[in-house]
Amino acid sequence: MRTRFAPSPTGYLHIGGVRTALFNWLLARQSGGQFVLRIDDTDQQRNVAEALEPILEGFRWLGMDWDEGPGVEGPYGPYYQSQRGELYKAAAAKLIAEGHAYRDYSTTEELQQQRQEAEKAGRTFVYDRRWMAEDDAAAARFEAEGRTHVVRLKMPREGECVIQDAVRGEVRVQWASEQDHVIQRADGSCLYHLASVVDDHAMQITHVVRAEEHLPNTPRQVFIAQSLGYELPEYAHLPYVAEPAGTAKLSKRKLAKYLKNPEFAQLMKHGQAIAERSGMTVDEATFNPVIVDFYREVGFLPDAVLNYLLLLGWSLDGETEHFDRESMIKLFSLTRVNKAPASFDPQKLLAFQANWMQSLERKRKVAMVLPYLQAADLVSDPPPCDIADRLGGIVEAAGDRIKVAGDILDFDYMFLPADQLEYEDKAFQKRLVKPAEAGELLQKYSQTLEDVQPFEADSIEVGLKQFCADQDIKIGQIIHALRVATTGRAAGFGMFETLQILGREEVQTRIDRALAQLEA
RNA sequence: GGCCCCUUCGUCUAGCGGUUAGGACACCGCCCUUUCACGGCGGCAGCACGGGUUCGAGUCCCGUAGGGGUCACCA
Repeated sequence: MRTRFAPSPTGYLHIGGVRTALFNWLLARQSGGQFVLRIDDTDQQRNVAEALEPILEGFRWLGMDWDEGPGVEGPYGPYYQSQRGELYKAAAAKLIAEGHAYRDYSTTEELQQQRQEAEKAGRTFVYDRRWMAEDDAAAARFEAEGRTHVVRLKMPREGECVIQDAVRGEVRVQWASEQDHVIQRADGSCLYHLASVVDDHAMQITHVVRAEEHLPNTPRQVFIAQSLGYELPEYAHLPYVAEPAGTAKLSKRKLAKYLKNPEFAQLMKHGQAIAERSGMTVDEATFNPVIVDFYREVGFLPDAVLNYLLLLGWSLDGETEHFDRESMIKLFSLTRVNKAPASFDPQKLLAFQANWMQSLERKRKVAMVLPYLQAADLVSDPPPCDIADRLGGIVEAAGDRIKVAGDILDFDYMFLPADQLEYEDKAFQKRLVKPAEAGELLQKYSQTLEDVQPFEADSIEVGLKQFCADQDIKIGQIIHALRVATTGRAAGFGMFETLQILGREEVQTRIDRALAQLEA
């Protein structure tokens, strides 16, 4: 089984495209076949390399490796359509020679006029082939008038095209409803549909798995393939990924609209907050949840993104939700792909991410999180030698509060020097200012810290409880004040773990500073 | 507008003639708890509509409605 994904170099990798690529990749991997990346740049003139790089980078990040294509090449290269022009021209010439295509000398204006007339009269436009040249004599005659030609398919005008589609079953289209599509421009360059069919054949693609917007294009491709004597590939037209809370196709262009959706906006804000706090420079044009770069930059796990995308339009049994690479390769099948579009749900994606993050081993989490701290200047680069232990403790204590790696910045207060700690206003008022005894309690408690041996969560807890018993107070009367004093926040992970990680001295420093602040 | 595709909780989906229509996310309660999360338990909520076929239809057929895709010398 040989499958392909054929991106055009646009400078970004769309999340819907990833889903299509994923299905292709899975098919190739499970069958032991090849996954081919072919670059559709027949229309692009400049900076292909530059516009392609983010796409390849996306694939690398997701771990979807390609067997043939840019960088790896392979036996059916080149893999850039811009370099395969001669193949297409030869195919066009063959189609003409065998009467499946013709040179057409009409002008765009003439055709447009005919189209309009037809529309006015309420009938569907059928080109009368007035300027069709089927032999050189006719061609010479038209050329004498100073006309130039394109090459058009001589499409059948009766009968029907029956497409066997792996997800849709049989799709029937009347040939008569098809136009004589152009396959070669006046300048000799060839168009996508010809190129695509020629390449799929030349590259021995066995399964054409693509988004459903290509379904209406399929009859003309079938015609080309059959006229050229090719064996047809298996077709599978996937439903597209729809916009959040909507049914229209997800598009990069409609970002402003999606931002009106609260869940989408929340994901976007989440990402922006991370970008801002880390001081990372992000590309505004691509930093949004429609494009994969976003997920890499804020610290999603590729496995989580893939797992979510897999279930967007495919299911195993309606129960199983968790798929790692191995199991998705093993269990994926086109027969269980849905027909209806599935809308992109930011919350569910985040839920998958949270899930995958929970089961990630500590070491890997530490590694993921470190670059964000360094970008934010909270940890030096290279990091101090005790960083693994310290970060390990924090990551462990934070647990599932770190949903994406960038969330580590929620705990920036663990890294800040005491004098840079900022107190949340509301929390400071509620927990330190308002309860009259808070300051005094903290002061007394701080003194007992000397006796906590060792300075670890368990013994700290014992110490604090003893303190409460001695003072005849409930733990709630001091612990909130203690949290605000040492972290500046109303909420965070376990208090005792927090204190342990900060260390005795730092805790005392922070308490002193909070008390000073309270005086002022 | 022509052609084509699609239609089960708000969302992702299971279901392939007989089910109390199942699961997940989200949401709402309760429990756990030093906060915030996590977790546990429970709840809300769906077969677009109308005709057939059948003893019996979410499931099969035909319409209707709605949604969407596509109609380039773009890919």
